[in-house]
Amino acid sequence: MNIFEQTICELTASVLNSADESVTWEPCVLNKLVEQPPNPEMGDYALPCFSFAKSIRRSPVQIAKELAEKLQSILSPGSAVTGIQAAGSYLNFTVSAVAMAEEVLPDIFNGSYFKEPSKIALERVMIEYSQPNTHKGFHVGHMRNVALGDSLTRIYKYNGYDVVGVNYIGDVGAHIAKCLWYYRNHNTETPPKHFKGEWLGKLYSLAVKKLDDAEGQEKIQFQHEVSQILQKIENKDREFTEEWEMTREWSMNDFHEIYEWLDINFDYIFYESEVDEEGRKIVIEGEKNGTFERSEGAIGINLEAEELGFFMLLKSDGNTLYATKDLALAQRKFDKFGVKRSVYVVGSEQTLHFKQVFATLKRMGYSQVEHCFHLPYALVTLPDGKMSSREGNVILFSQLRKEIIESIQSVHLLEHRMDWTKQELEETAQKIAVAAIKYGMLNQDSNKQIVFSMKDWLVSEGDTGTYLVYAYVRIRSIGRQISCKVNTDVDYSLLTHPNEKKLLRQLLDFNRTILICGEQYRPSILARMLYDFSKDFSRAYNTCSVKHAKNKKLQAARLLLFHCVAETLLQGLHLLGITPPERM
RNA sequence: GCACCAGUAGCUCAACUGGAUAGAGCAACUGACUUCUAAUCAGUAGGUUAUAGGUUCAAGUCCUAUCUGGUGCGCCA
Repeated sequence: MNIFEQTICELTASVLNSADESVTWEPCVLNKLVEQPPNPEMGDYALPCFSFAKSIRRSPVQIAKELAEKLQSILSPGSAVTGIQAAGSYLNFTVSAVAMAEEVLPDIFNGSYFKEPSKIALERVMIEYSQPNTHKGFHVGHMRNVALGDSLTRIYKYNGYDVVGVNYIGDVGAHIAKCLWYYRNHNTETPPKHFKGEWLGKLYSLAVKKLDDAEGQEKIQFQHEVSQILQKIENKDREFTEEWEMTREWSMNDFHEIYEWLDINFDYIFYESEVDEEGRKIVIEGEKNGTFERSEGAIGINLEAEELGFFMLLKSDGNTLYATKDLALAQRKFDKFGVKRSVYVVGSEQTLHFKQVFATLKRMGYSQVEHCFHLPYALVTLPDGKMSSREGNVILFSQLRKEIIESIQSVHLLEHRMDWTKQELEETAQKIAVAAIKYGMLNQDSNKQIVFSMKDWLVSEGDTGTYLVYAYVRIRSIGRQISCKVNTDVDYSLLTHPNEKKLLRQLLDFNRTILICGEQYRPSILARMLYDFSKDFSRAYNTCSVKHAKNKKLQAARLLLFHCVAETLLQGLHLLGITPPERM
């Protein structure tokens, strides 16, 4: 509740309570009803009167009218609330722009506004995301996960949580055996110098193809060879372990390079290979004490009571499954990291799996499971269907990155190539590309499918990440051209333009929006808000010139406002994982 | 077959979780560059919110059924 909502709710509550003593309205209850009118001319805050109708026993329209009259009569002349009007069943309040400006601009200028949410120290939250498999290419579908998880991590940190952002690398399993089988027996190429992991991904899909295409005796032979490799890796055969470690490193190098380019930092990295044994022990122990049961040679848990069927935990050959490892991983998160809340950013195709994992953990006695949350997101698909590393029909992340960079450089940065350093040109292209990619992944709700088409990602107009960083750059450019320094000793009453007021309102609501984003696990709300904010700025930029302001006083006030817009935009972009360039 | 997710302008998406006249971007059309960098702005046009019922002061939003697309459903991850 900000100062204006507080005033509105307290005033209204006092009038309501004096009119009818049978019911007491608390200001905080009223605050939950407060909305924003559909257009700014109607007012800044709206209070629907439907819920008062029951106790007052009059129509909402009548109540709104009466409340408006009474409120107007008790309004003090110097109040921040300058207007109260009834409009149908709504009560609309207008707040003066000066009061808004005085409330928010100084705090943004000195930076305290952005530290406000983190003042309350909240519980430890672990956010697990990315989870790429080694020996497979990192494709654009993986990017959606990374953008979501990273943004969520930043939002939770901003909101005051003790966040541990973690990665969980899939470095064991049959896909690796297949890849190494092909690498040893059929590969003729020498590994490239760069993107060796991507190259392994190519070998993997070739391996799958070769295995699928083989027939008769040859097929049996191939399958035997692959399973032998899998066994040798599991038995820690020295020769194969070395090869596994070497190729795993190739993939990890690829991943690290991508994360660095994207400015993604994990606090901790788990590997499937390190929870493999732990998982097996948990399951075997669980079977002994009766939590789990043996069925058709395998071990699992009957979750019929939860309507989740039978959940397999260990294969009949004694080998571990994804589920096996997830149990061990969860145990580590709870026991070693003391996690109170645990978020899994994983594709929606695994919704059932996580319901089963959580139900199993609950049966094992982990009460923390109440605070485990699977954040699902829909797939990034190709126009002709699902992307699959197995089949090799993927758009690699490196390809998207390359094409976006080339597009930015050739279409827009060409004009600067004579007067900017090579380094600035490259860094600028990189920052814009990151903005375009991350914003593109975050600006729509995570449960909506994205059909990937390269040409859509090369667009730099309209509702794009480029638009947001462009807005930021415009403001910074103003600052460079005005000789006076930004300061808060300005006449706030000069910011009277509707476009200026819209910006003030955005600034006022910024922290609350981020709080909602976190609690709802939806960075898309932030992305959308920042787009609207940038749009409001662009309008103000075209109507409220700083350079050509009528006088120095107005110039100073606008300079402060736009400076605060830039600072807020910077914070918001940062929470999406985006760092804008200073010029472009 | 069962379960989950989605269906809103020609296309891609919003709609503060049940509230006022359903909003943006792209594409189309009209207008604004000796500029605070046009990667922008102003405007026009575009809708029976998949369909049919229901719940209530109020439904794109909740309930039921149907249709369409996607994703899962015991030895993959």
